[in-house]
Amino acid sequence: MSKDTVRDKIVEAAKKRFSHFGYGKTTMAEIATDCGMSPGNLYRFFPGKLDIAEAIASEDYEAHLAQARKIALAPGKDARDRLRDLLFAELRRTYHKLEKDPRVLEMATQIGHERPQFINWMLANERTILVELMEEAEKRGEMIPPGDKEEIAEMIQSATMKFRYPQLWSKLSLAKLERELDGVLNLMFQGLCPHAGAAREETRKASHAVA
Amino acid sequence: MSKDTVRDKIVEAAKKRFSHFGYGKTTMAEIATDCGMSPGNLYRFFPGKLDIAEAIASEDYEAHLAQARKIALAPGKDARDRLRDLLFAELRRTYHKLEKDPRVLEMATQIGHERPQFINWMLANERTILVELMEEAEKRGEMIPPGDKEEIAEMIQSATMKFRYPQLWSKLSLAKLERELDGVLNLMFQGLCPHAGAAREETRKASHAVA
DNA sequence: TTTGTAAATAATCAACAAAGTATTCAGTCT
DNA sequence: AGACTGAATACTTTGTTGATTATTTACAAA
Repeated sequence: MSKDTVRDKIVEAAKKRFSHFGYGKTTMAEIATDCGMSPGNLYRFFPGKLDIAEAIASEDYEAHLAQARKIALAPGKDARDRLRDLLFAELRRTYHKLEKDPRVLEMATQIGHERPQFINWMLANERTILVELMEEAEKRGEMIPPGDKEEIAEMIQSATMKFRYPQLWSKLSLAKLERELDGVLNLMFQGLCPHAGAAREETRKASHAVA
Repeated sequence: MSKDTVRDKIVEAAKKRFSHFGYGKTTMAEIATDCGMSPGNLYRFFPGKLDIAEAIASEDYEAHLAQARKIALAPGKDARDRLRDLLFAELRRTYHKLEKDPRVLEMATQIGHERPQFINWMLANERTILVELMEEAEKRGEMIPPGDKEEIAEMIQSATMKFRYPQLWSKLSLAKLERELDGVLNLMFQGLCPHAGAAREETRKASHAVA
């Protein structure tokens, strides 16, 4: 995985320290000695400490993105189910990641606070996937909503904001969050649009069981 | 307005101080002398300082609730428009209230942080209004979504969470927030639910694929 | 008994010094 | 020149102290 370059060695060392002792409790000096170099040299590869954390986070995030894209384009499911699977996967992933250890949460809040641009980058990536999902649906001849796809993706993100960084504002259990996300999706699919009717209910349950 | 009881005198004095100097910068002693009494006596009427702030907030909030209810039940508009008006009114109200002076924001964050129950009370009140809106729609013979109304109200709140305490997490302009709220409402009303006829056909395809 | 006081307590805050740490840079080594 | 060092700098955190201030309580007045 690691390309054996100096930069990667730094990232690896930092990853170990951060996950062991937390972001705040590891010093640049420690990372440096772990790499057999002086603190100053780290700055030839990263502008600052937080950028090392960002590199770790984005490395992890890229892997997640690939998986998310797979879910969004999965064959054998209609757009509705793919969207549902995608959002559920993201909810579960972040929930478990932040639940497991407070060290990850510490890094996440740190980055979220000082690097809003990083968050925006992640959101933009996810919007891209949503757009791809819709384009794929179009290609397959499925029904898709009218209008600018990029904008629709933005609105989907707005409506599901609550489920994207769960424990950063709500302290709800995963079960409760899943129930709510399910409800919000139903709202978007059929809830306030009475004509579509009760026929959907059955398929929703079926696809959910599979996911 | 004030019922001229001691309790109300305290609230009035505190309101002046808080809005003048902020919550943090006014002391219980000051409020007490403004009322011509000793600090200790305040505690015969309120459990603590924050409870005075809560009293002020809830007094203000009750007025807002009445207005919100009027919007939710306004004659001459269908349920869709009433819901839109309601959510826009809440967005604008809180936005302007928090934008205007940092002292209100200070109190809001303070209460929100230490008294989650108060926030829950407000959310519950708003859900009640949403339910009333739907019941009114039913009474008028308008189309309303199927299912438990209380639950639907909860889901509407989930989907519009982002717009309820705007500047507590997003730092978006009011214009942007309004644009997004509009988009989310469109999503819920029609966006991901193409025509009824098409929806039926899509259902057929989906169940085929899943099986 | 009810309404209040004011002194006592405890919790929080502000100021400031002391450490500790991120970041920089002048200079060394290859 | 390019890679790196380690001491110097500047920023941030931590710890401490004294003051402020919220809250309690023992007592007094009506």
